[in-house]
Amino acid sequence: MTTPDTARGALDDFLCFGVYSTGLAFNRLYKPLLDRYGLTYPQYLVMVALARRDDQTVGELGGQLFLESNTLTPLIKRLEAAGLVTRQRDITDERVVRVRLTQQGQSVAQDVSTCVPAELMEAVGISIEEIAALNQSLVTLREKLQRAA
Amino acid sequence: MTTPDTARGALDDFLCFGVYSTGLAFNRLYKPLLDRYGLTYPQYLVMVALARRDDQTVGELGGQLFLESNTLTPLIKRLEAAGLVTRQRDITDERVVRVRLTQQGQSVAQDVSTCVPAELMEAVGISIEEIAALNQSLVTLREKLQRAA
DNA sequence: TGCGATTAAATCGCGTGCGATCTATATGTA
DNA sequence: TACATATAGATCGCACGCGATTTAATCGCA
Repeated sequence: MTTPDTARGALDDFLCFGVYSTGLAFNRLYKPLLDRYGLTYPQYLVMVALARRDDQTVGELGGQLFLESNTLTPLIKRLEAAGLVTRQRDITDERVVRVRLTQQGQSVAQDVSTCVPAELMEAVGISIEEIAALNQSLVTLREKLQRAA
Repeated sequence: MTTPDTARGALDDFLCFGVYSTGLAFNRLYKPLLDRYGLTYPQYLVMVALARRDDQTVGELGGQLFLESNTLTPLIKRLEAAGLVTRQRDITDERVVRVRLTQQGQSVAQDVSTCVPAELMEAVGISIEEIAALNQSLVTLREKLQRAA
């Protein structure tokens, strides 16, 4: 009755693969929801970050998303092209680019901030407590991985 | 003493982001290790899968990695170009492509299968028990997400 | 004040992921 | 056998993620 190695789960003894494959599954779940707003998953994260605190620099957004400007700059330019944010050089420090939600962006950010989270996870079949515990373990793991790298 | 929203962790109340950002951290940890073999992380997964069971079809590999041929075909062609695998149409069903490790590929697969796993995680500061528990939670979550999608 | 060092963002190239489509082969049913 | 259907891979375009480099602005210190 042992499942053969070729079936689902052949790599499931690797924690890195658990994280990797669950990330794929999350993305596939979110995609149809975010498609309605024309957003990709990392774009959605930027919108949520700006909904919580508007007028952030590229570097500040990168600090929260763990991404560099080489990834964020083109991503934010796409949000700008979609009319959701504005990009503007800081007056006092011309090296810095400040990102702000447009009116339309605020509306979208509010929508996506509420459409996705706890209710969806409940529907998936996980309790708030399980979510919190698992997430806490992941954040702790992430910090250890960062420290090791 | 509450951490401001702009600091690290502003998105840390989302489980999806915990998975996403931990995936980034894992990739950054693995990259210098895999660079020595000229492998990317998903290429590494294919090599591990083939080390466990050689001579698999593209579809079988996709079933284990949760990827489709549109991702795997070019990836495997790069492994072939690197001399690590061979690609060959199945004689009895010409639609199927079988992937096999070359001699060099077997050597690399054996190396990477052992260089990365438990010891590294121990060095990161997590016990085998914690790894197993967290991984089990992730696999269960992944299955629920797949069912919901 | 001047000039090297630092910093923030942008640019470029490559390798994924993935939706959409295409090709080729195999299957099933009349 | 013949033809519609199904299946396995392959191809294409786009958006990340990231190493490496570049550009522009600021800082630091003599």
